[in-house]
Amino acid sequence: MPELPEVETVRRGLEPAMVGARLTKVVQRRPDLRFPFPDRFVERLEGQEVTALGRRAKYLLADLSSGEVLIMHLGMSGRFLVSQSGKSVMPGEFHHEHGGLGAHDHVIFGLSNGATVTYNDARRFGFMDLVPRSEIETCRHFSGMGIEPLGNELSGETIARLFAGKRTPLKAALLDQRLIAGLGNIYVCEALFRTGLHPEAPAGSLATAKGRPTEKADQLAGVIREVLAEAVEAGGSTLRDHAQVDGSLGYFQHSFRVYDREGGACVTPGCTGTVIRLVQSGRSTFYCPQCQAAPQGSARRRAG
DNA sequence: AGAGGCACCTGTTCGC
DNA sequence: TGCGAACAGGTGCCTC
Repeated sequence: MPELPEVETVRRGLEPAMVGARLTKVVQRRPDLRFPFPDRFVERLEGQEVTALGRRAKYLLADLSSGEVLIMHLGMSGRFLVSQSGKSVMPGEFHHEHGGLGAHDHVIFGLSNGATVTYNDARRFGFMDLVPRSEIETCRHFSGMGIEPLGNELSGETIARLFAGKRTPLKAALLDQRLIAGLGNIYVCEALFRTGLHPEAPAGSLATAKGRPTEKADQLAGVIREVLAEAVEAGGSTLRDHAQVDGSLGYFQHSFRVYDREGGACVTPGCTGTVIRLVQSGRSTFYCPQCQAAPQGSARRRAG
């Protein structure tokens, strides 16, 4: 469930349960998720107080009183559930009826305030790591990571600088976490639609020959902020799983204009277009061929 | 450099 | 109803 808005939704849900509480009991039920857990994972966590819970791109960062940071990534199917006194607030969801554990409950945090936080991840593409706070910026997860799309750095100016000269498709450039970190398949499709940009247009077309932002680059920066902010406000998008830590659903999926709407009518007033699905680097892209004009680049010239 | 493909996993949905 | 194929919110590593 994890693009930036879903991770931020999880962060906001976990914050009141975890910050200021001590990890009294940690259960690690397998040696690895996508990667092995770090050495002595449980020992390094138990007894520590969680002093802050932050987010960088799609990563959750729990600061510990030991000076280490617990880094958590949800992969494709990672979910957190908060329950009180060991009882799930959603019996039978992914906890069993008798308060037992589900098949994919991989890590359980027992907290000094009585809350239990369970990490569940069917596909195990998520992972956790422990890194000293002083090494966060340079650690393997964050060195080379792109700008934060809800931060001050995102602007038409920055987009032009990052994309200038690139012939890679806009869709791929926006998904590249080394440039802008936090966007995924859904919000890239939605942002391109709202900006009226074709997903196959070359990324470099958002910069002028002098490297200045085009009008579309400025628009795109605003639209990215807007769509992410709206999604966070809506509690994220719920596709296959709950989005929130109390088991409730996000509802931004009802606001999708193109994502997963192949064959549907374009929502732009007056537009007679139909949403198209195409595959770019192995992933579905949804767009309206009428609102998102075909690129003028060489690829299309060749094809046409 | 950068673009595509596959790999990592399990679960769900769709078509025959 | 069953069964295989395709697909899914991410990313890392390998080719060419």
